[in-house]
Amino acid sequence: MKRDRPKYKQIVDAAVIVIAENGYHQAQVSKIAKEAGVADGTIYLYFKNKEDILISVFREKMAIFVNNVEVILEQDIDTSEKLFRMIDSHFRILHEDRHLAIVTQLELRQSNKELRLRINEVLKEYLMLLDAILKEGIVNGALDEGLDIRLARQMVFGTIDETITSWVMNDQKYDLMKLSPEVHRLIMNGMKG
Amino acid sequence: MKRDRPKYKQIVDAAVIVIAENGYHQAQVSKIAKEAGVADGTIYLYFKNKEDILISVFREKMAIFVNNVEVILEQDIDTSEKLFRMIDSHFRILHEDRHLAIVTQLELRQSNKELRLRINEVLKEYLMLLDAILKEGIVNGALDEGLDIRLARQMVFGTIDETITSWVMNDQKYDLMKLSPEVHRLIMNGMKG
Amino acid sequence: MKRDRPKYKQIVDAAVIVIAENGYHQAQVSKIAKEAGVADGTIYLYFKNKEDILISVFREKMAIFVNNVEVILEQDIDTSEKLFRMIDSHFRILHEDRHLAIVTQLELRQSNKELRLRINEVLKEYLMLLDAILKEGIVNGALDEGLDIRLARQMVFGTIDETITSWVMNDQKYDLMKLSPEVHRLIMNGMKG
Amino acid sequence: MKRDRPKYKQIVDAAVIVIAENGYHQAQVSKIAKEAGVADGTIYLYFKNKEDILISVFREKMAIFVNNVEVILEQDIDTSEKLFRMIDSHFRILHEDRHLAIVTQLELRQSNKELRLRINEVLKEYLMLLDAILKEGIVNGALDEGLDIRLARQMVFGTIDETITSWVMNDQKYDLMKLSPEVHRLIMNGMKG
DNA sequence: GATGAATGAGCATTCATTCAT
DNA sequence: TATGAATGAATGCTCATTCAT
Repeated sequence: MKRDRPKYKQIVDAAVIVIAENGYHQAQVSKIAKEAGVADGTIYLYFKNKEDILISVFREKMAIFVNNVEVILEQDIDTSEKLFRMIDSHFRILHEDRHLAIVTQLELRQSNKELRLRINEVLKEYLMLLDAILKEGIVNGALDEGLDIRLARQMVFGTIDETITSWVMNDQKYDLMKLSPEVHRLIMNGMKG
Repeated sequence: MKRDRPKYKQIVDAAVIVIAENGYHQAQVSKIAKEAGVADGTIYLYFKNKEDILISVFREKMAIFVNNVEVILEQDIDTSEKLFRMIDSHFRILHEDRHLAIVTQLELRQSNKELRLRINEVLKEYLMLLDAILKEGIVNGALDEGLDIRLARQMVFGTIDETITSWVMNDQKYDLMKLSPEVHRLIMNGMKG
Repeated sequence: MKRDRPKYKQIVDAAVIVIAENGYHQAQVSKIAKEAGVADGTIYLYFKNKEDILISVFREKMAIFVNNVEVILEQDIDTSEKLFRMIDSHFRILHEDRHLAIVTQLELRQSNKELRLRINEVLKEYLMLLDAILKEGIVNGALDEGLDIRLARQMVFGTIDETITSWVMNDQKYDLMKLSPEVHRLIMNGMKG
Repeated sequence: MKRDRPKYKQIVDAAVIVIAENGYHQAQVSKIAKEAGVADGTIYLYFKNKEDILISVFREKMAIFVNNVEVILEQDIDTSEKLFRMIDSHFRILHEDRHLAIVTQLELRQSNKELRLRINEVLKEYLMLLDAILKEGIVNGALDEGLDIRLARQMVFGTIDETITSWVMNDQKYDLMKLSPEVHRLIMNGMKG
């Protein structure tokens, strides 16, 4: 499997660095190849085209978020705590990989509609786990019975996303991690049963 | 003043249509000129360059949002009602101009960092009016005294934005206007004093 | 006659200034119009097209050179002295109008082949007066009987021209007028009978 | 080194032909590429931009002149003979490559000031070799002791240049080579000690 | 005569992708 | 597998000229 060979990961990681440092529109395939230490042509042994690199970046990195939430979902804690850990985990991953934060919050959003639709498919898996937490909360009474799951999910994700984007746009100069409790409180209040 | 001459508005409106129908990267100046019914060169009598067209689109259209909220802010109604009308007005404008919805939620976000920074400056005026509503709410007790204004603003705007983007990405196939009450309720719960 | 109306001269003089200060390729018709204090369209009441302005610049200014040499030619002095006065007069005109020097030595030479051919036609009148001096010199024995007139003219004009161009390219920072005696001596030696 | 690869020379030679046949302002990069038998993009693997092609044309071709004079300078012949061979060599190169003659005498002079300054830098090397011959002549008494080197160089180069330009402008319809003895005689007379 | 808003043809350059080695 | 030289399509902007007023 191509994805298991070392150059695959090398290229994905190079792409994150190149995009973060040069911006989406200045992230040429040749720059990524150079950063990865391979020839331009080698990229095409591992990826179908440039779009495939970008989707792979998103998919590979999104897997980290998904894995974390899967663990959280199985833990024996209440819904509010699960949401807190999800928010906190989300913030932590981007807090610890600042290149990745720039790429997901600013750069990849400059991609064209088609690419963003494909990115959204990858994102869907993450949002379904969020839905699972919310549904669980409704069942066990932690969240408002009449809650519209889709809107609730949009509020949770929209708030998290907007908070991180603001932080990145302010050059990550304050401590993102410190915001999780208040973000959690705002969100919970909105949905509490 | 150039902005008052009829061709200025003609070109801005043409740009919205062309971008919505062809996508940001396929919105060539010549296409915009053709849609506006003027020669390519005429564009440059009214706009410094292509970026200037795009910023003008955003500024001209954002003015509609800003004007609405300015009116709402001065009305003799409580904070919760002001927020409801703001959300409802925001939804209505994009509900009634579907081209504009595509442009603001999907296409203009593909612009490069520099253009987005300039777009953000325009957006700031709108967000400051939102801040004014929130501050008023804290003073008159409608909102939680300890509310972090920046986070609250990010929740309100993030939720609105995410809701509209979802609607646009689903090809505007459900009724956006019907969502305002529930979005308002979610948001208010999160911030209620 | 158009050439006698004041705006004609205004536009020609404006062209010299604009070309000298902005360079040939940055001397747009609209800049010349502005410098002359007329509307763009007015230019076309006096000149057929842009090329016509440039040829007119050359023709009007060349007339000054031609008039001077015509006077010199009729004077009751020997050939060597006539050549000296011609060189000295040529140097003086450009020494006294530095804008014109830049325009004739550097800027107008960037024009296309066709324009330069037309400029050469204007120049021909001047070169024919030079030929007249040389022929007179051969007849009266001041110059070598076997002298090839065309080559001699090319040496005289080539040397004058190259000397002035060097001076302009060195930002006119030494005194051009002081060079006439030595230039005259070099040239005369070459042709002396 | 790029300059040693065959396509480099191919492109430079194609540029000479295209410029000579179409004129400086009609020498589009795509025409040069086509003449050279390469793709447009290939040009940019060998040259930074269009200006770089033009400078390279001048530099590569000027090298031929320089090499010839370097050989002449070292020969065991007197100053007058060295000057003759220089003039004759200069005439011969352009006599044998009529495209090149058009390019150097007419077309490249239409380039903008910046490009001409860079061309002049390349030319300087050639003029310094001419200076060397003149200095040698003064030392060994062949040339006038009081000769102003700068003026003398300007006369020699100005005369050669004007002679060739006249020949090119007359569509090269007479035999340039036959003029070298008389040009040499005129020049030598001017400077003889 | 004088104006100046409108016109529209024309071109250097980038970069994702291929394929011979 | 890996290379990297070669490809070629695609576009924002300028400015000489016109013509309705």
